[in-house]
Amino acid sequence: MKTLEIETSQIDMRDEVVSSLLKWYQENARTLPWRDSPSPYRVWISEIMLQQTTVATVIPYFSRWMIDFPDIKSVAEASLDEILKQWQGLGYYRRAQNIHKAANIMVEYFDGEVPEDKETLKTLPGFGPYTTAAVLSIAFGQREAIVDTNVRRFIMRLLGREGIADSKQDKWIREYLEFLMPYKEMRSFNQSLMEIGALICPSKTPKCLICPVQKNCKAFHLGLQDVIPITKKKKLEKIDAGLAVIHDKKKFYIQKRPAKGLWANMWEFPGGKREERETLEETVRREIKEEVGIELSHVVFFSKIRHFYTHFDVSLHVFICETNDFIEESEVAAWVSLEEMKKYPMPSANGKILDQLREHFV
DNA sequence: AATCCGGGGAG
DNA sequence: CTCCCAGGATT
Repeated sequence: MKTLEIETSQIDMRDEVVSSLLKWYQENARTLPWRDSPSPYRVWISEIMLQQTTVATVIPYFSRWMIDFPDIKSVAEASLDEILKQWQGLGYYRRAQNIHKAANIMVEYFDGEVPEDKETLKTLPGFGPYTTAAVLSIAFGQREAIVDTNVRRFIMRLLGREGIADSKQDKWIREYLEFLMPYKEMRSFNQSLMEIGALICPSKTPKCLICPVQKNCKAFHLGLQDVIPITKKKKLEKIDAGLAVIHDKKKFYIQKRPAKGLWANMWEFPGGKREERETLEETVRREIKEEVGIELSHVVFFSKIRHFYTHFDVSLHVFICETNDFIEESEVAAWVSLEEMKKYPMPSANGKILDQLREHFV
């Protein structure tokens, strides 16, 4: 795994990012039940409930829980059946059992309070790296880095780090957060990271245009916000491809594939697979130069199309392009209208593009 | 390092 | 339908 290198420019932007996040959070934080009087107990329960569970799902469970179990002592005194009944429908029921165990430990050894010491806290059932740091920072204001799925994705995009968003990334992310974190307002700062991940920088369709740290976001500047991070779950290999719809007024350039191999003798728009550290526009310009031998004068993003094959999950990033160079027609190269294109056999992913082009070029 | 553990909601 | 979500424990 790549190691983190703090560049000088990042030191300059640190204070700017931190203050932007805090200001944005102050103005945009959702009012959530656990943010009212955030006692260590309430923060703890909310963090456990929110593991792999959406905010909307948790809200009614949290409210009910706090009515029936207003403090740690009441949790410890309840039976496991009562605890599990409260948890019914939330899933991951080991979480409820861990709360029950931890509450009993807190009552027996810590005067019925949530321990404020990191080394102690992380030994309790259900307190992993994330939850431990979340409780210490949000409930006690300690300077502890939290890395959840929101923070992971947000930081990967902020620094333009490509890769799969899994826990293998956490080492360098924590290292970066150690650098980034302020020494004041840790309660708000850590929550701002998660909040911006949830509201502005979600996995799909990030709202870069209204993002408070847009000017400091490397992914945005490289146009890679839809590429970072790669998701893991699928066994399918994920491929990002840049594809050029080169047109001269209403004629479009397509080319024929070789007689052997994948999609033999089929026609398609030129383009290819994005290489590491390459923006999609760079992919298109490179591929067109390699395949067609010309330079593009205009390259404008048009649409993204996802297509599944047996072993690949391909995201086709389509660019509308123009060129001042001459492209000669041949047996394997043609300039055709959208209507004429119906006669050319094309892979099905290209068919989706045709539908969009027919809408665009009325 | 992989796998298991739930369920609801969005697209 | 698939993907995603304030992860942790176990193997």
